[in-house]
Amino acid sequence: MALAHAILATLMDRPYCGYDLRKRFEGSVGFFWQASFQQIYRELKKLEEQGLVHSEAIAQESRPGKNVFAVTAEGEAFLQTWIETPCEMAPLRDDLQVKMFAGFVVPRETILMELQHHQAMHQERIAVYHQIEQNAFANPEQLPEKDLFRYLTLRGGIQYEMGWLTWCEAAIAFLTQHSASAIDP
Amino acid sequence: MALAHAILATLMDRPYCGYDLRKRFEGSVGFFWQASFQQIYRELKKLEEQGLVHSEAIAQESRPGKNVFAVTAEGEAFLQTWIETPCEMAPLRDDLQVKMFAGFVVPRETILMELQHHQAMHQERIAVYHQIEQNAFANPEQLPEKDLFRYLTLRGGIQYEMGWLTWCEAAIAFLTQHSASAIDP
DNA sequence: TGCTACATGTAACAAGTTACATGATTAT
DNA sequence: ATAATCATGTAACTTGTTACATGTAGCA
Repeated sequence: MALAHAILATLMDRPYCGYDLRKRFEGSVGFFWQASFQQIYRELKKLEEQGLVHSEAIAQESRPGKNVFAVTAEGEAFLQTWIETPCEMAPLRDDLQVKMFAGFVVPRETILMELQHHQAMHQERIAVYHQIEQNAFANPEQLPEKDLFRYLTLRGGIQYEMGWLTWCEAAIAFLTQHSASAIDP
Repeated sequence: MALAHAILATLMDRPYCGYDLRKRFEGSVGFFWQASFQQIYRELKKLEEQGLVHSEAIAQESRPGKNVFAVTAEGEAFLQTWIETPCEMAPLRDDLQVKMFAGFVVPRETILMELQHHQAMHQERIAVYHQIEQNAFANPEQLPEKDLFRYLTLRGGIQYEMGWLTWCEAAIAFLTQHSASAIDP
């Protein structure tokens, strides 16, 4: 259900056509809610049927025309109601945790390599986030209302990644220190 | 695809019937991969068709009979191959992050309450994890091979929750300190 | 009497993924 | 030439969720 809300939240910024929306779901919004453009087009159609967004066809010279979507008053109310309704923690579904759980069925070296791989990916992601932080939120104390929430969202992404990175480092250290007892084939 | 792997990983411990499998997916396994029993039954059927698990009907007195599933040699090889294949970071899809992103459309108090709600939920979850840690992994240095991976999986859950908790606390502090500039209706 | 636990499923629907399809413009 | 960008979609499939359906045993 929350893809609808993620789209509405993005359209609260300003109207977007499907193509541009999808680009936001690759970048900023996509860091905490990813969606393919097929999903976005499908959802936009549904949101329009429900009267939560409204589209306007805009013809362009030397480019395909676009349908630009904007949130209606009903859409904004719908979004507000959803935000006001308490929600549960996002459920976790993590391949790497499944791998770790069954780690005893492969040589330890295999798990160690995968941990190092993920450690590197999380480091890279954190670097990207820090870059954005420096560029857009250098002075978090003096941010206008809207940007303040964007800043906190970004901080959420950073803390999330830090959690995984800390774990990767600790798990690598642990498996390395206890490798004497490893029985590799 | 990874539900299949999560089931195989669980069945590597010992054979389970669908009902008991589902219980594991409520508790331990469910902390990093949840699945409803409808999903589990459906997937078990498919895994059996593919020859990755094998079931045995066991009649019981004064209880319904059960189908107990065990991993086949092909199933174990399949699981090993999957673990050896590097995977991407798990994609994030988090309602609370969407709410934060669009936080400016509701009074600040609304967001603060939701943050406190999530803070409490993460604290509770961490308490549960710490309890398991003390009960089952009091001496991580001297764990047998298999339990060692279970311990690291649990540590992953703890770090993950810590990441979110740290963020909740920081975001609450930030919004509280900067509430002077809030424009509540 | 009604609730929980045991045990397994079907059906319908919603959400997410992968592949296919079209067609113009602009940059290399 | 050909690749990338802009712009929108359909079709088929897999996953995940919700609701319905059935029946026994044991407990309060």
